Amino acid sequence: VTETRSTRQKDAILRAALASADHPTADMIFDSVRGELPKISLGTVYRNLQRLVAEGRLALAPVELEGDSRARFDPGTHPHDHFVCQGCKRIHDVERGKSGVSFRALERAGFRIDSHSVSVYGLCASCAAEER
Amino acid sequence: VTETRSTRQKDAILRAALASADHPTADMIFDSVRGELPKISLGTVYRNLQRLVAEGRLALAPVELEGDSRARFDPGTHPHDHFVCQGCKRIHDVERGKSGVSFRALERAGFRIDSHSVSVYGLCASCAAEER
DNA sequence: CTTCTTGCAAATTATTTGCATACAT
DNA sequence: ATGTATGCAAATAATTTGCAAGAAG
Repeated sequence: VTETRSTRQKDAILRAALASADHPTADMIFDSVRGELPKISLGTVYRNLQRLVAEGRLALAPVELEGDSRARFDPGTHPHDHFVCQGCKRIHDVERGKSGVSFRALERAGFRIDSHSVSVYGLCASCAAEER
Repeated sequence: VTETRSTRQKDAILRAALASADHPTADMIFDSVRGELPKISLGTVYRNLQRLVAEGRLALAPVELEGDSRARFDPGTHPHDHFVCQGCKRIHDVERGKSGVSFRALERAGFRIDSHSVSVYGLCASCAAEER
């Protein structure tokens, strides 16, 4: 995790990502940073977002809004889950208890759950066997 | 769910998707169908995959392989989850029991679990309230 | 000073679309 | 016959990259 250099652009991008209530896309961050740095380019935003993710300061939100394939950046880097509202298209963070996500708690909070999906990451049996 | 017309191309695409052990991308399906229909175009593959998903004959797998943002198509249209192997990059289907995914069962089967994420879809409290 | 980063523009990648022709019903 | 689907090529969208000039350590 070798840190990259700190620049005005990189700092502003991280601040914008942390400040956004939502889970912004690269171009949303581009727009919100242009006020402060009018000459910043979209390429710089993409490069710094990549670096910030590599450095563990931001995460990529593993969600896909239907018909919108842009990457979403997430200020929360601890393990947590997501609720995607199909009405307002907002992505809400969902904290995890000892026994995982509480669907009951979501419903009690007024969220209407239509479906969910779980993605598990790791090594399958044959790849785990090869790992010495 | 209004059915679209059946064509040689559409049928071959569905057959290829159902036959693939994996969760193929559009261009993988394109390649596997070219043997049978050498003149088929990639546009036709994309159009038919869209139709097949709309008709409920295929699903979009809600997974993202790091550094590969291509859409993955899934022959299984019932609710199920996914295991993404970070070694061989294969996506395995994970069936769901009464109480959700069994992480224990995965581990017993030799899968090494590094992380997981849950995405919940529905309406948030304020959107649910608006729904009359 | 030296190396990393920026801005700009051009390049890539994944996917979509317009249009004339071919095929399914 | 009629309307929808196809193949082809060009268009779009999201993201990446090469390079000369500028800023960071």
